[in-house]
Amino acid sequence: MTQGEATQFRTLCEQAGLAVTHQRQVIYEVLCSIEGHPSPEEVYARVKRSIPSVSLATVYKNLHLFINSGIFEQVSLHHGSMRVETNQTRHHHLLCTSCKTIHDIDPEVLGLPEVPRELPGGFRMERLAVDVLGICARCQAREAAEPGTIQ
Amino acid sequence: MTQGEATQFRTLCEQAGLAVTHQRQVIYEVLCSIEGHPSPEEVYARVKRSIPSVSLATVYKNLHLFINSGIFEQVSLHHGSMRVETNQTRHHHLLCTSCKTIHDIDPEVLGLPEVPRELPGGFRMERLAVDVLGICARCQAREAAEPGTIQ
DNA sequence: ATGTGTGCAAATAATTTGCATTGAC
DNA sequence: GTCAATGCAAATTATTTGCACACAT
Repeated sequence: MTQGEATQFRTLCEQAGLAVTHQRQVIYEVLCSIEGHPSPEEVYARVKRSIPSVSLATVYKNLHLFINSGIFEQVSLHHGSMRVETNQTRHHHLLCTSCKTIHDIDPEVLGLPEVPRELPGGFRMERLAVDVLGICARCQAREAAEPGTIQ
Repeated sequence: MTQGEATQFRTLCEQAGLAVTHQRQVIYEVLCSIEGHPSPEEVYARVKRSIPSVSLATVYKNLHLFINSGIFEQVSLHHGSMRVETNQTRHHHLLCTSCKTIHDIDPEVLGLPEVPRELPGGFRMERLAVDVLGICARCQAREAAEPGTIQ
C-alpha cells in the first residue's frame, strides 16, 4: 500500500469511527487490489497470505463494517436466503437499504429505454433487472424522528 | 386452484419434462398466490398447511426445478455467499445465467437515462443497480457446440 | 486505562445430499 | 414395471456469536 493509500485509509476509518488496526488495513488493501466480486472466503484467503493468524470471523466483521460505513458496497443486497419472484408481470424493484424491504415498481415509472439485445463482447441479453437502492418513506420518517438509526 | 390453473400447471410440467405430483402442484399454487418475494422457508410453511408431511428438501428441489425451467425467477441471482463490489467506479453488471459469472459494464453502453431522485411513494433513490441477465459469449459458443447443456 | 478489535470455538442459518420408499406415467 | 419424486436425516456451506485476550487511542 502506498503512503497515499494508507493516509486515505486512515481518513476513512476516522470518518467511520473505526480504529486503524493492521488486520483492517490489510483487508482494505486486499479489497482495493482484488479484481471482480470476491466472497468473504476469497478475501480471507488473500489476507491470510499477509497475516496467517487472521480469522474468518474478523474478515466477516470488517466486511460488514466497511459496507455499513459505505466504504464498500455489496454486489447485490443479500437477504440471507433465496427469494422467489412471484409477480409474473414485468417490473423492477425498490430496495430500502435501511429496512431491506423490496417493493415492486412499474418499469414505466423509471422511464428506462430499450436496451440492445446484443451487447459488446457478444453477450446476449435476455432480461434487465433494475434495483433502485435508497431509503423508503417509512425509514426516512424514522430517521427524521430518531437521527442516527439508519445503518 | 381453478381448473384453468391446473391445466396450465400440467402444460408447464409437460414442457419442462416434470411429473405432475401433488406436492409440486401445491408448491406452484402457493407461489402463484403468495404476495411479495418469499424465501424457501416461507413457501414451506404455506405448503405445510395443505400437506403437513411435506419436507423442506422437497420445497428446495422444486423451487430449483421451477427456476431452472423458467417457470419462476429468483429476485436476484444468488451466489451462495455475499460478494463485495471492489470496482469503485460507477458501473453495472452483465450476469450470465448459465455460468453465473459477473462482468462489469460501463453505464454508457446501456445508455440509461437519469432516473428521478424522488420516486412515487416517497422513496428516495440513492443508487441504481442494473443487472443485465443473459448468456455470455462463451456459453453461447458452448451451447452451439453441445446443445442442451445450458440450464 | 479504556474500550474496541481479534481469534477461537461453538452456535445458528441456509442449503444440499444420500438413500430407502412412494407414486406418476 | 420403470424411473423420477419424496421424506428423512445427515452433511455441507455460510454466517454469526460469546468470550478471553491483545492492541489502538
